[in-house]
Amino acid sequence: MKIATYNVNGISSRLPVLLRWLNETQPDVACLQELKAPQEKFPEEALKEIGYSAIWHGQKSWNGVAILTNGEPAKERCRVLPGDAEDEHSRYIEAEVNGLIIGCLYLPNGNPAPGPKYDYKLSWMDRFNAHAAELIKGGTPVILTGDYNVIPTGFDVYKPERWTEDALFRTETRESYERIIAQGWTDAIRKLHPTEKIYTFYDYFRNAYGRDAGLRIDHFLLSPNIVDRLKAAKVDRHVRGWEKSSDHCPVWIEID
DNA sequence: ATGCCCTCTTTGAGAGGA
Repeated sequence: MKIATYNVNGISSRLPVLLRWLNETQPDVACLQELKAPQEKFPEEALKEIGYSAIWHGQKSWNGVAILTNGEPAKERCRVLPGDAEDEHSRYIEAEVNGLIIGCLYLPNGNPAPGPKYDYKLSWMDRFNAHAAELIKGGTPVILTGDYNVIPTGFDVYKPERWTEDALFRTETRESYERIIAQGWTDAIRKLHPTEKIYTFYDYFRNAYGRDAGLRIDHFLLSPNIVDRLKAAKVDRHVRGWEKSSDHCPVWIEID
């Protein structure tokens, strides 16, 4: 089973690229982030025409997440991250697919840091940590994937010294991410490619893609009981070079 | 240090992204 994640940066503007990528790579499941569209503007029919069902949680202007499946719709478990009834951002949707729990997340950016946006990021991460711990306890195999907006190590960014004060790379951000990992989660890309330079995001500025000046911020975390089934983990880097591309690359894994 | 580019929106210039 092939499971992908793709921060589309606006599903309306991205629809041609999204359809081309789905047709060419045929993931069984695709988790999308940054729909930037209200619930009723989601292109359900266009996706259905190429064989994909969807569950999604839209929001006007910002955020928005979806889980696409090739065939039957995913069985939704929740569409908000538990832990804060006041939080209105559409940043998390979770479903059961083929006996797996799949969580699709768009973790807050958090810049500028420090400040209220950074505080929101850290509190969101605390809630995410708590939810991840519950999922591991539940015993069902889990995949948590999406745009984490976290650069895990200096090896995951083209020039780490430029990013030390950025919300994606600050010490507190990395420490919070490390606390999730310490629960027993496995970073699928690094498990299979421990020493390879791999990026999933390239800024639109300064020809970042052409210079390979990227960040690795889109991740797959696997619960302990599914790690042995991991067969492949890759970035569709070339998609970033397409006309009208998102600033993120699709990333995918293959599970037995 | 800042803008760069791209997306969204009360279609303007501003906010947000990372």
